[in-house]
Amino acid sequence: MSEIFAAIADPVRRTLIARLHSGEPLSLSALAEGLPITRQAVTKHLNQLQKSGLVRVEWQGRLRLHSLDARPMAEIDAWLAPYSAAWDRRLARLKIRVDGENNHSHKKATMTTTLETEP
Amino acid sequence: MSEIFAAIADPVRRTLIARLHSGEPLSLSALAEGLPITRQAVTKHLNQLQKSGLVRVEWQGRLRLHSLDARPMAEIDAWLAPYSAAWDRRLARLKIRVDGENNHSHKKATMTTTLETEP
DNA sequence: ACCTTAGGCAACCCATAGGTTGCATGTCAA
DNA sequence: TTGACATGCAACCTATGGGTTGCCTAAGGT
Repeated sequence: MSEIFAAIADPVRRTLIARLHSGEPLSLSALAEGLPITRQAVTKHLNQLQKSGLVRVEWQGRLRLHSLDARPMAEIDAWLAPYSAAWDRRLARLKIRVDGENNHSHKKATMTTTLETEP
Repeated sequence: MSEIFAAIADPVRRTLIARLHSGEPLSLSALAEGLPITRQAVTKHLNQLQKSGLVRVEWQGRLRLHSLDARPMAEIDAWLAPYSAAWDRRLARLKIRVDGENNHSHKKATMTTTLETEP
């Protein structure tokens, strides 16, 4: 389902996701550390994340290790897409070039994305 | 704040947003039509959308006209960005090319996005 | 063998999100 | 002017989300 939208709606869960990103699997206590809520509450959040597919759980001894699988976020990304011209100025310009009013011919336009390492 | 995440978390609100997209401003009754909930409930949803900045309201006689301003969604888009390599295969490949292991030199890589009219 | 640490489970609490019903008000059209 | 339509407002209901406390079990380290 699209419980994915609800999954990222909570600020605690978003920080959990952030902690899981970039890094090795984290245990429950590791994840709960520093948060202003109890370990049990964190468990509930992690269970929700697991149900939504964003978190995979794997046991190692008495450690419950959590790792992030961001792929379900694709659904949100896809949902945003139709609206994205509203804030992505490059995409907006591209769109204007494509569905300009004056002619009805088939048109294409391209833009380029560059990724580079930190200096 | 980022009540924007909560704003799009509800399925009813997402359909309201979809109806407001592509089109003229819609009145409350127009928006409520067909939905399985009362007009009053729809009002509450629209008020939340307004508070989050996604919907602008303007009166015309006895009509409360609503229009979409998708720009606040940029916050969600920005939040997704760090994770997007997980589902965007093109971006993932690009990332691999940029931070490959063998050399630590400064690197750039580009990809192209094409937009075209429907055939 | 013992204590400490990691975690599960269940009961409970409270605020609020999402919904309803009922009624009042203003505007438009005939 | 009268009736129909568009909306607001307030009270109320209920489920549930997010949190807690308390206790229990299983691994590990020493």
